[in-house]
Amino acid sequence: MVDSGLINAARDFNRFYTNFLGVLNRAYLDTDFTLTDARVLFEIGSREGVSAVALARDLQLDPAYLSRILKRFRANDLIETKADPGDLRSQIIKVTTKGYRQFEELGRRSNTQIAERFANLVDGEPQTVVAAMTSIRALLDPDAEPRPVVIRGHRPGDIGWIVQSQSKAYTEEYGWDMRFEGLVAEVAGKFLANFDPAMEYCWIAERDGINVGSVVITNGGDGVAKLRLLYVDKAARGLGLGRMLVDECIRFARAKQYRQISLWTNDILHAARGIYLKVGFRLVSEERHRMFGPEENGQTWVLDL
Amino acid sequence: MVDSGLINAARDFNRFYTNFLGVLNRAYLDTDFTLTDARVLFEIGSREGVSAVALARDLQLDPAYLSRILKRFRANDLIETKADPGDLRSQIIKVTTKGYRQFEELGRRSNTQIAERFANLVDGEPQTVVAAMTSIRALLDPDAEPRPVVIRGHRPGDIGWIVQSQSKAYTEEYGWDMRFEGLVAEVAGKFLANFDPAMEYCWIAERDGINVGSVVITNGGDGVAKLRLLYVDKAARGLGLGRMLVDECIRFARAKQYRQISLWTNDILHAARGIYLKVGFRLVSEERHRMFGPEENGQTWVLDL
DNA sequence: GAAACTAATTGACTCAGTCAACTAAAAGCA
DNA sequence: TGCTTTTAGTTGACTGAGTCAATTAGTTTC
Repeated sequence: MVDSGLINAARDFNRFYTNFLGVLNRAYLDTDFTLTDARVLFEIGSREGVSAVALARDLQLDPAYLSRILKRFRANDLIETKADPGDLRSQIIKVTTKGYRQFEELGRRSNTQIAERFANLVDGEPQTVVAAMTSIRALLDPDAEPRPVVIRGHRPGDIGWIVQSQSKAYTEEYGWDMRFEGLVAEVAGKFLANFDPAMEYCWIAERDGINVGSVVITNGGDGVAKLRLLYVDKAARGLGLGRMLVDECIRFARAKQYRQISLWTNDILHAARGIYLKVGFRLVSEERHRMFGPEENGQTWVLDL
Repeated sequence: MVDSGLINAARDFNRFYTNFLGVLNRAYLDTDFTLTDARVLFEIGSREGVSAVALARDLQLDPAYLSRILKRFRANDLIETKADPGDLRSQIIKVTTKGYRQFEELGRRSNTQIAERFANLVDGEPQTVVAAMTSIRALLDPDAEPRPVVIRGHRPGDIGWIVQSQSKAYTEEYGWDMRFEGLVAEVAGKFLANFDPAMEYCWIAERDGINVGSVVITNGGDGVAKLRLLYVDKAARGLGLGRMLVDECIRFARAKQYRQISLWTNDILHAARGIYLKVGFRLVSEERHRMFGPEENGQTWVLDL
């Protein structure tokens, strides 16, 4: 039996969120769409070629009711339907150009509502909210798909994120002290201050608008690219993200005619070391140090391109 | 502007949760209560003696509709109402014994539904879900009580947060470019790398475990304390937080026998300038520069202690 | 090739929720 | 003080979102 305190808290949240969604759904008040209409159109718009049964099942709608909604949409030229050649009873539903515009308009309204709610929050809080939502969904939604990760160049604030997340993670996981954060901040700061877009780059891995990984290539001179600040957040480990980031670096370094990539790491970072080995880096030197508190094995690795 | 990835993720969650709540609310299907009825009865049952307006406001119901629901409840002997002696227009609504039994019955059904959902989860997961729910609610519920701000020393990750939040804010608000983030990261990194706990300090203002403000005192030598990186997040402005942080600095500098506090800022940062003036800083020099893109007026202020 | 099942539609209905108008008490105002 | 404006609650009149049962037509089963 599950703890009743938990259940009460969940009920409490559900009550609150019922209200909250009620407010958000006001967005449709001055359109000729009901919430149900909007849900249906959204589903059709984002899943080209669904069938009515699938819609009814996923949105938990009465088939009769849905049929009427679809009929109206068809009359208003928002959707087109044709029989599924594989099963002539079933139909393939698609939005028309007009329907797509409407779909986008509804999306815009919905976005505005949420943006308004988020606008009252401190920087970082929207990320917290979304992270919490994601974690709820991952556990309560049996068909939650893994969310896609995008890798992109850095934007304002990202360098600060790198400093923050790395120092937090490594102090927690390995007991390093604040000198580590100082080092990261200085490295990151110098990277930005002297940033040379022609030869240097910073990749940020992002999921649902939340940063989950990073890596940086800086110009070490003499045809040597320095790979720095490789990091993958705990919540996104096991997806091969570290490998993808390192691959980006190698591709970039080759394209920029570097002859070698060099990096400094600590052997305690096993996952990273595994990646470096796999892509062909070789260990060239090693030294024990206490730069961040506990004694560690600092290592220099290079990859000839 | 809030990141669109975040907004999409939130919309996604809302769509999912609309469905989820829809399923949960099936609990009332075989009772003679609608979801609205249940919400009303729940609210009356848990807040002895509410008025109809309060109910209508909190549950976002039409007063006419609510009035009819209450009438029905009264007829079914679920509630009793009497005029509020303090305001004869208003009524005090209470559940009867029968109403309370019904209230409990609905609660039980609702609990069962949630318990069923939780039953599919591994141990520890329900706790995660509830923690996530609580954190969403704390941030999105406007009626959640105002959350206290605490000012404390820095911890791992805080310096990165300073870099991130300041650079994000100033690029958005004043169009400064990434060299600003670079400068902040270097200043912050040096502060940490050479941190002298006897003469230096970093204050972080925190609300609900989330950072909302910062300031740093570093030793400039010669009896001069440098005040740096003063920042208050947008959503926490107007609480006098900036002033509190500066006061902390002054108190600290006095205690450490500094003879002067000096700081560099830009006149475009009006709120900060207002604080410096108010606590007695005086402007000693000024120069135009383009360090961060747009032309700005850099200013040096000092306060003799 | 008949029986059982599924996708979609239509007819017929109902009741949850809305809007406007009204009463009565309270609050504001000069 | 009396006048106007606002607020709490109620009622009449309505509508349209959503439900249920029955029907058609295609598909699967054995």
